[in-house]
Amino acid sequence: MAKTDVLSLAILGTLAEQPLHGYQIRKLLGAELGPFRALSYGSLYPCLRRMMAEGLLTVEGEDDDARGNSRRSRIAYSVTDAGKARLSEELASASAHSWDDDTFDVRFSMFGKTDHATRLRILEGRRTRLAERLEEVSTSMRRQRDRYDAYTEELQRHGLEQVEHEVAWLDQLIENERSATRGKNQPSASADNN
Amino acid sequence: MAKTDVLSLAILGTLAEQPLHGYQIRKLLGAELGPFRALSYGSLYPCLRRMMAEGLLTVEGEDDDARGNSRRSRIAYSVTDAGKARLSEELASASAHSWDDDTFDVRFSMFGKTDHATRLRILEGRRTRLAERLEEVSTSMRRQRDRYDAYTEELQRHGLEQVEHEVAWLDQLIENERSATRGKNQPSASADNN
DNA sequence: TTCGTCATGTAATGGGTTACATGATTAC
DNA sequence: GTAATCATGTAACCCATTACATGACGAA
Repeated sequence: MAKTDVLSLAILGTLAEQPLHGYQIRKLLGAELGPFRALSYGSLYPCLRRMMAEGLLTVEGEDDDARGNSRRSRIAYSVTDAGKARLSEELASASAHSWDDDTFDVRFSMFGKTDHATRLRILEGRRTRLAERLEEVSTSMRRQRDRYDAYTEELQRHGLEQVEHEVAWLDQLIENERSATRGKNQPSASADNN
Repeated sequence: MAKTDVLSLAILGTLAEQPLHGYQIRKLLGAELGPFRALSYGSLYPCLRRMMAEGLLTVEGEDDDARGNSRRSRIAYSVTDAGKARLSEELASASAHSWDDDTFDVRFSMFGKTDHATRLRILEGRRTRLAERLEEVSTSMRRQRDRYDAYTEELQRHGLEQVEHEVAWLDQLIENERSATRGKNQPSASADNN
């Protein structure tokens, strides 16, 4: 039931570390997924509400954090047990749309909160998806050769290249993850300077 | 007035070549920008209507195209003079949001319909925009070092890499475009096999 | 005759951004 | 004191997808 949307997932992940205010969540998420995707209050606050209603979050009592700040009408949210359960459940599950860009990014950024097997599964799922896309696009390009002008083709070529680049990245990550099997289950996303 | 949205722009470009039905437009655009961005009828047909109302498009009489097809309730749209004017106007103009991904892609795919100067301006605008983004993100990453775990940092690193890759691509295109100044104003988007 | 594709369209729905409204607190 | 930032929230709006409704044509 209740398909958790990407935003909820991201919030769950951010709050897993420590309780935060809506304002802080926004800043963190904005920086995390980059100025790539900002996030408006118009979607954030309503989402927090929904999650409260679902029992995934609670508001903390307004305890200070010793930095000598005073308290206003600020609300620190934290994840309930139900929320934690939902998070791991959602990370582990691999539904059809799980490999879309946004979803993958959010999941990936939470790798530190999962186990080796889940990480591997997510990486491989994404890799498969991209490989499919690659296949589709290049077949389509071959089929439609000369139906587009040089610039459009160049654009397609570049798009393909970007996807290929991501596939290579994933391969590297998968290899790292695999070789870590014998070692520890620790985050080892260094990958030199490839 | 009337800020032309990306979809209208894309339609204008597609129809510049030849008159097409809504159905065909969708197929072409879907293949052009890839299965990356499909396009639903729910947005296409209303948009065609709007464009008709604005006088940018007309419907052709149902002449056959000699492939022996019969005619149903199919509507072939083509661009009016006003539409053509709008297209070049819009290609030439460089408003603030012109360098967003979608907009750039659409503009780029229409390079064959513009002149050298416009192409160069669009490429350089996009390059500048990406360079800014690059700068922002890497500063933000340096500033926030250790505020994110290894995986999140890896994700950011990869994002950065993708943008860098696109910048390199643009540089190549700009160079090609520049060196073509002495030659002809022809599309020369070959770029070997970089 | 039935299935796939061509072909057009609308209504419901969903999700998000923008703009607005409000106010406390901190740094200068 | 005043500007910037912290902080929360709502309402209006925009725009796109999804699902639906309809139907002709070509090929198996």
